[in-house]
Amino acid sequence: MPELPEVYTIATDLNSYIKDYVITDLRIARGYIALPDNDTFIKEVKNQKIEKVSRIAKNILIHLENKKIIQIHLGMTGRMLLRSPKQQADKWVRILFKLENKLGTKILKFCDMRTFGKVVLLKTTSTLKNKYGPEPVDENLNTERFLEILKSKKTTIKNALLTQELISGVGNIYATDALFIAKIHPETLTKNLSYDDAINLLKSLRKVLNEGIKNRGSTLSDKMYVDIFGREGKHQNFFRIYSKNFCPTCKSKVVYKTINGRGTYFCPSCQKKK
DNA sequence: ATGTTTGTTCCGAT
DNA sequence: CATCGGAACAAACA
Repeated sequence: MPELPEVYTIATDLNSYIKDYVITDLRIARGYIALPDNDTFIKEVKNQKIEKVSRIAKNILIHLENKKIIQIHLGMTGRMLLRSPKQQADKWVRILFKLENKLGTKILKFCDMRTFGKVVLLKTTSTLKNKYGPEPVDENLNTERFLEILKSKKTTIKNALLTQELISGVGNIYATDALFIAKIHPETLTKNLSYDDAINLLKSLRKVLNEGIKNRGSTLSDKMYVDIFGREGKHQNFFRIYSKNFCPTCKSKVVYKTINGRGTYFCPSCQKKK
């Protein structure tokens, strides 16, 4: 489910609400495998204090006092839920963490319906840092570099935006809306992008991602994304063209088409292919 | 029943 | 050997 705004919301809230708690116990659901393996994971995580929670691309990183890091990728249907000790049964719980400090006890649940997500114990974040391209929200990313990265692959702009090794944090929804705002056809080959296209697209990406953050993410009709308190996001109320039938600008019928395996909405009138 | 779904990885073709 | 596109992973819903 989660793209940069959703993961940002979860990681930021976790940092505020579970920092300085100690993971006094943890349970891994039958059949679920944390990496590198469950025994190692439990041994290294148990009784560790949480120093902070951060984020790289779509990964949540829980930093422990022993300098190990829990990497959590939510895949399509992952959730992190922070509950009180005696609260409701949640669906698809894969790992349950018991957190304690002077203030009391909390339960943190990693849930994942389709299990495309993963939980990995890392020694360092360096491999992760090197794997991803810059995020559009990174102020150090300039138009020249952005365009150069996009043109380094022979593919469509839609596909390039979803390739995390090139540009990270962007997923299908925000890519779709950013291309609409920038008036770029999603099947435009990156080699055909102009400098002006790059200016508009980078600006549009920053706009939709920052709006998404401000609105605490997007929750679709399946309600799969919720924040750590189980609350829905609000950005779905501000989608430009994703899931729409008619263009908000010119009222044309929106085209829905699978591009590089992902459902894509675009306005054939406002987004001409080059 | 068939076609969808916020993501990533890996395999086969070129 | 490098690159790219698409299948596969799995579960729920319309």
